[in-house]
Amino acid sequence: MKAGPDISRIAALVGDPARCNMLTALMTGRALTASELAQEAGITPQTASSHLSKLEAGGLIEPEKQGRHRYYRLSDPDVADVLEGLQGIAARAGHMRVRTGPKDPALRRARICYDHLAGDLGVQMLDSMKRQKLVRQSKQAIELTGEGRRFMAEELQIDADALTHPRRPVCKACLDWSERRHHLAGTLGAAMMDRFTELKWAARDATPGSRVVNFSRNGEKRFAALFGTDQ
Amino acid sequence: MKAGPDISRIAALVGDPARCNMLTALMTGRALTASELAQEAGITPQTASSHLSKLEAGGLIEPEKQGRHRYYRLSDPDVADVLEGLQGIAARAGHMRVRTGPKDPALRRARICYDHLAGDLGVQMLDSMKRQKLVRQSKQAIELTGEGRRFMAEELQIDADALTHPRRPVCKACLDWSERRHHLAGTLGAAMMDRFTELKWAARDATPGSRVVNFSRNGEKRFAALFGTDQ
DNA sequence: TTCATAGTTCGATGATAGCCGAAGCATCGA
DNA sequence: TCGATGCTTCGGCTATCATCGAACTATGAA
Repeated sequence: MKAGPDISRIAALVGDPARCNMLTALMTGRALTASELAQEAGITPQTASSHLSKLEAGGLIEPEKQGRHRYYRLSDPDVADVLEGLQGIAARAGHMRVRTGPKDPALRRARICYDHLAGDLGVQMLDSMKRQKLVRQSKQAIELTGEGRRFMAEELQIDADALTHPRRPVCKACLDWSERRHHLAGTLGAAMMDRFTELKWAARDATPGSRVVNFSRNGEKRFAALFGTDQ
Repeated sequence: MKAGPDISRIAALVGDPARCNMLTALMTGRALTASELAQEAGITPQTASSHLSKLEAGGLIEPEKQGRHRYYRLSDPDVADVLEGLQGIAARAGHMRVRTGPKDPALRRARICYDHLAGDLGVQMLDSMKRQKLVRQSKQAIELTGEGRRFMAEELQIDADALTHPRRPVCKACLDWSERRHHLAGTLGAAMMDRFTELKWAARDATPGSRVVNFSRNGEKRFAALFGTDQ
């Protein structure tokens, strides 16, 4: 029987409808939690967990632990390429399948992640801070630079020395829900979000349970001045 | 459950080890018969038949009927591309699988297909004949031109008019086993092979059951003069 | 015609694997 | 410290599907 379980094993992983739904949901590049993927595939969390470990063992997806969540993303662009190729063949052979549309745009723009800023603006902020050399990042570890301390004191009246906490880091990279990149968590991330609120640059949406963050017109301008894409 | 049987269905086809073995065997571009594919996959012909119809229904392979044989080939280069992509992922994730080596090179070079010449030289001969406008081909139908009739009479002492047969065409395109292209069958193909033998340009290998055709040094030269790649 | 070979169809069998309920960890928030 | 939430593990059920033996069709050879 030739012992040939290699490429077929990978293909079999994609061959299950539930797993395939998960993979196509990940094709946008976003990282999704196990529960979200379960819902996407229309199965219970138990079943999803089993599928996800198989996909991980097969090297198709990679996990990133984030508190009590577990984010999964495609492990490599090549995986997305193969999936697209399969879609091409499937489209030629049969009927096209339309994927689910984009989620609530306000959520993607700016929202609360625990106690800090996430979404498009959150990612943009961390990017800008790295460009301005306010922080140094290596993997998940982020460190405030001397320049960064000055910046926080002068621009946002935040005393970096007061941010140390027994069980929580000052800076932490947090995987973004809507983007596939990181935003800033930790006590600094929380303090900055607090300051934005105090300065009335931004406010959490009034709707109970909503995680949306609304920026005022002035707040948006000030925010862009500090962390705009051209900074 | 979302009703999503599209890309996963294609992937599931590749996901079965037996089918996967067949597909990888076809990745060389060669077309293979159902029995050969069964042997390649290590399964019985019944099982292979079932698999082949599924692969065909999925649009991954295409059949070409050839007498009592049924040749299968990959339906599109895209299919080979996806398979290669899967191999890449599989290679990264686990252990590489080494495929079976190339078959007997003498068989690929020149052999008997029923009663006419096949293999590299057979394909080359038909190509050359088309280039020299000795025959006209449209799909599987091949027709000898006036020029072709003269050529056969002068160069090979073959009377085309004597080749008509109640149940067999004079010219026929026959799918080559080792190449993926056609060579010349029909009564003309048989007559030409007979003439090559009579002229001692070529002879069937002495080994019983062997389909190899050996060309003499002189025969190879004369053959090349008539049907060489530069003709 | 008759026999042999290539391929298919049918039916029964058996193993794989997806699925969920229940229970168990781990982390967060108060 | 306690409850809530996200996720995993375990056990049993069920459906799917690959597999092969047997019988059938079609083509080629004698």
